[in-house]
Amino acid sequence: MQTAEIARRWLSFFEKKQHTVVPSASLISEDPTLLFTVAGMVPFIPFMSGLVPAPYSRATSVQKCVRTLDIDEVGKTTRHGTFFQMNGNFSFGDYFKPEAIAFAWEFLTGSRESGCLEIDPQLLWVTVYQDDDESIDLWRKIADIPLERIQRRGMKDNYWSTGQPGPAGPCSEIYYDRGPAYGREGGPEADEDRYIEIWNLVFMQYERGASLGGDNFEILGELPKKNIDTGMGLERVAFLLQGVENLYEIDQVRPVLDLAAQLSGKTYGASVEDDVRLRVVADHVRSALMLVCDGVTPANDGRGYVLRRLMRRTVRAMRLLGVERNTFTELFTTSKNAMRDAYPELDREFDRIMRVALAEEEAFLRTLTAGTIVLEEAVALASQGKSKKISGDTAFLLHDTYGFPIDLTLEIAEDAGLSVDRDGFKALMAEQKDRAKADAREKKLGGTDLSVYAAFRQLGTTKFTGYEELETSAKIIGLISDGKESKTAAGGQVVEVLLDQTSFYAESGGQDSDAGFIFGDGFELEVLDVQKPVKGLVSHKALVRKGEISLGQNATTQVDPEWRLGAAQAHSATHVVHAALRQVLGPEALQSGSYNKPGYMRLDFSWAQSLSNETKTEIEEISNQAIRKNLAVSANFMSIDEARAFGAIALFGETYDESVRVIQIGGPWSRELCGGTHVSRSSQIGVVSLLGESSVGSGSRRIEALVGIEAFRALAVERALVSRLADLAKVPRDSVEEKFLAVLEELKATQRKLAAVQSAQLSALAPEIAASSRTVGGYLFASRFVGDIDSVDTIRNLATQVRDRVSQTPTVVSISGIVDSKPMLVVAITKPAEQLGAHAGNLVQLASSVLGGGGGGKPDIAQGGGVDTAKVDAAIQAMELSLGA
RNA sequence: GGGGACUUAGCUCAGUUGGUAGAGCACCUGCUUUGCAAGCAGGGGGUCAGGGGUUCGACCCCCCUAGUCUCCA
Repeated sequence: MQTAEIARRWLSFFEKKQHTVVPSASLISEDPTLLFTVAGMVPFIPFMSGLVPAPYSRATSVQKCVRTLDIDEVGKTTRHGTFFQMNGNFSFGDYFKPEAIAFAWEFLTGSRESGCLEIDPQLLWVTVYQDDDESIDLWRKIADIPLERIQRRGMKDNYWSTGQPGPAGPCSEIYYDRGPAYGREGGPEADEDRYIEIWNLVFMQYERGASLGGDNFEILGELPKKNIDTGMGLERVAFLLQGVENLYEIDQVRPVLDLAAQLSGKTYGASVEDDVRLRVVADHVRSALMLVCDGVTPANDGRGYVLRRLMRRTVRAMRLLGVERNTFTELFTTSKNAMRDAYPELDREFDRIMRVALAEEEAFLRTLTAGTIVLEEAVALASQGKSKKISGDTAFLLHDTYGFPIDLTLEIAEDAGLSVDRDGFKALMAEQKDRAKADAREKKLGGTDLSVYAAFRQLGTTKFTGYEELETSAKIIGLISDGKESKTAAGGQVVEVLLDQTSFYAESGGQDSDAGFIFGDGFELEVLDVQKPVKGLVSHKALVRKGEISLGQNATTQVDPEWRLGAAQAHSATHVVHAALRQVLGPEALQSGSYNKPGYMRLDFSWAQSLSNETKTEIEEISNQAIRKNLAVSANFMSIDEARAFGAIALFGETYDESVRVIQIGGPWSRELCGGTHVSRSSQIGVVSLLGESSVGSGSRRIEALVGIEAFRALAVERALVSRLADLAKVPRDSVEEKFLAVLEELKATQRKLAAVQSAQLSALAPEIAASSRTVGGYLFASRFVGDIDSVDTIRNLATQVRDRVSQTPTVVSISGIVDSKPMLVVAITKPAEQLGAHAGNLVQLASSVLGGGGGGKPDIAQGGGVDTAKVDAAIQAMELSLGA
């Protein structure tokens, strides 16, 4: 049975059991503490924990997941994949154990005609938590499973919790027996390779407390609402039903494995090592494909780094298989074709996916080339050495600094007949991991506790009236002070205010929160910040300026109209600049984040190169043209599918509700999903003035601009600057640049001329100085103090010129002068003098120590200096004495 | 978030306990030739990423900032 068919049967089975079918959430988890959606239940966590009321009592989904914790196990076992799909059915305070067990049993063993899987019941085993007799009874009663195929297991295996205080409960797992060929008899307790876990049923019924060490924790009591969370591993069931050996051989993965084998000329099944590599390619390509499709791009940290690692490991595995040329085009196309049935968006997004993939393949190729050069040097060095061994340091340097994979190092070293100090490498690797972990521990912030909001969220959502009006009558439904519920707040206190409705815009979608006041009978609050701590609930952080407030009072929210106008200008400007950017650069330039507040906007977008000045000017011009055209700005609510068909830009990493708001500027010119506040016509933006553009990491750029009156003021400041420059240069404004260039040119020419004149003057001195040499000891000594001079270079030039004139005689030349009011000295000696034992460096050291400084150089020429200008004569005498001795 | 490396002429890069910044290619001029990366001679071009510090003196050592590459979390 095809994988997509199992998924379809799953959803329709549970739909018939009154479950709401929920589409798979993005791999980019909404929960900021999670890198990815790592399990099927992740999108339902807020409902499970009671933070947000569940919109349905029963739900089912086929959730795409990425988990890379066991990345090194990929390809080696039958069941570790970095990408997998989890089929889940969920109950939020609705049905519990009997129904969950009955549904699972029916879906697994029911007939195929009725839409089930028709697995032989004899092959199924179950495990339950050791004390959970209730579940054992249910399995006996519902499924008639003999007691010998039901095993009790401890907390480690069959008790679910998040590791934190919160919901917890026993679970029951269903295993599939692959038969005696795969291992020992005796159920999952005996052999988890023969007995494969296919389904985990979690019975969330208790509230757990803090950890008691190890896997133990205290049970605080029963949950008010019991939940069911189950997950059936789609890939595992698929490989069992398709009669293949592991999840890399199922219909959604195998084509890539076969292609990799074909490209490398290897036969799958011929070599254990090559088989692992082929499976790694098959697994990683699929994960990378799905991640890019959901909007992840390769980067040096976070999600992007996980993606980069998957892609680079793919290239590495292909290299180890003997393929050096680029293969991403074929690999990704094949993977897409294998997955398109389940994920039609892959076809829609494929152009973009390929651009991202190919750019990363090229980038890694450059890295590999650079690393190969370093490695070849290391190999050459080690070949000459005695131990024929590449040190752990070198291997680690290649890996850590040059990104050259360790197994390629091993392979190449082996080919050259060298060994590699693997233990040394591992030790350095462990050190690096410890460093990063120690840091993570240090920085770890106490997870923000949102439970205080849960009670308020149960009462309903905060209605936002700010699209229509700036002032709204509301009722105070909650006060939170220092993270705790409160009944009142007095003057001078900062308090969080929860209202039934509000005209204040909470920070979201990149737009800063509104500023303003909340008034009421005898009180006045200044709003400092507005946030949505929980979806649907708005919290106003405010300072009580006058009077005191208490729960249940009426209040009027009053947004500062100036602030709101500025915010609307900035947010509309962000859309305008985004549209201009895409018009100039093409649709690849997609916004990846933004921030705007009155007077200022910032837009991060995916783009590899820096923008030229011309491009920036063009973007600015198009933006301001759009403003000038006085385009109409409209906001409409529609379904997400309608919006997509409409061509509206949805941003990755943002989550949207069923009904979305589409902002249009000039009709199709700019269409984006957005919840922000906007002006009603583009001309109200006023002016957009780009501040500049910069990098925020590989493949991502940031553009910043001033908006409205702020933009005008900044331009006025620059205009004033140009005026001052024109006044100073005494030229018309439009000639300032020309004048500036001319002055620079002239300055340079003058400096050059001065240097030439000075050096000519000094050169003229050279014959005279050469002629003035006196006999000191066995040498001729030519010395001159030249007074104030521009630089030590000039002194050195003179010294070498003098030396050139007397190169046949054993002469010591000493030229001294004052540079920056410090005495400087150069000593140059001829070859004959050097042969007699004189050493310029030693002489300079001697002399400059007298000057209160130091110096040195080579035997034939050296320079030095000091601080005491009065001691120049004494320094020269010291040299003479030393030469005479 | 924590490490490592790199940034030198238009381009690709050298620069060795801190002592006059170089090469190849490109460019300009002249000669020679006018055949596929032509030869010869000469020449221009550098705030050694930016800022601070140590030193008589910093491309070099130390600190900060920016950019690029890379590993780990």
